[in-house]
Amino acid sequence: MGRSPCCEKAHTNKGAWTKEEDDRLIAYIKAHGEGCWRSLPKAAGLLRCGKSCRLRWINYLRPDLKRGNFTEEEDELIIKLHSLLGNKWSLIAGRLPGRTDNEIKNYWNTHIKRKLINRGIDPVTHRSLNEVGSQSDSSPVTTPNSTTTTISFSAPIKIPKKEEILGIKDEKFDQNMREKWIERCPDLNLDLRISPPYQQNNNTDNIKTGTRICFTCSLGLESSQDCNCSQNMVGCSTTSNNGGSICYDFLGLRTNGALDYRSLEMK
DNA sequence: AACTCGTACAACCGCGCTGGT
DNA sequence: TACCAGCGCGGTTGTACGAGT
Repeated sequence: MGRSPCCEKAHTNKGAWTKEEDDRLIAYIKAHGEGCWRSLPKAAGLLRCGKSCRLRWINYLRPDLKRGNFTEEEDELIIKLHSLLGNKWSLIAGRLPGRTDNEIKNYWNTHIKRKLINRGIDPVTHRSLNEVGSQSDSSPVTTPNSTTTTISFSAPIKIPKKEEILGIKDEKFDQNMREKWIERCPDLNLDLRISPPYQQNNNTDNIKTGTRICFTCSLGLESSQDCNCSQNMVGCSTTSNNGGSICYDFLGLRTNGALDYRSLEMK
């Protein structure tokens, strides 16, 4: 038995919305607010499916929508967010005030994909097109202070062996890890870099005490109007060892694209 | 002027998740 | 615990429109 349809399709309009339908929907939502989309069409006198009403409102009629072209800043933000989140359009849209997931998805498919290809970047993996196919390992990257491992969900991955991690050979451990890895890592198109807690100055204390992180600054957009840093918010450009404002590189976007996954908060 | 093709974007569809019972 | 309704998301399709021939 299949899922019952969301509405009586025989008695609903489809296709482009008319001005009158828009007006009815706007008037109804202004009077009663959003919610209960299933019953909304009938209550508003619309011959539309509830899902269709919701989509029309969210993607087109909402008063807080920012219409018009995407700015260069928005382009770059979308690219950065996509490299972290993959096709999670609603999450990306959540970081772009006034933009909808549908709008961003369309814009990605029509503009940004091509833009990245022109730059020689693969829009799926965000790696150089020259690298794609040749670089598929997840070799640990060692810095003077830490070791990080890049995990690619979108390309063939090399599952680390116990020997490589701890210097101890253990075939059973390796097989077990392979199974868990495959089970836990669906094809999400996320390039996550797992590393020890990001250590810079006193920011572990900041995390403990609940200090907020400025997402805008973390994306390197501290000059943006969306930046609303205050003194107790980390993320700004000033770095200090003696109690001044502290730079916490949220998502690690400013440096090398490394992601401290513990800081990635989903809505 | 008529036709074809490519592009942009609005809208639809199906599925998964979540909360209520 | 199982089931169901409703919602939200991501992928896909449909269509309007402009450019090129």
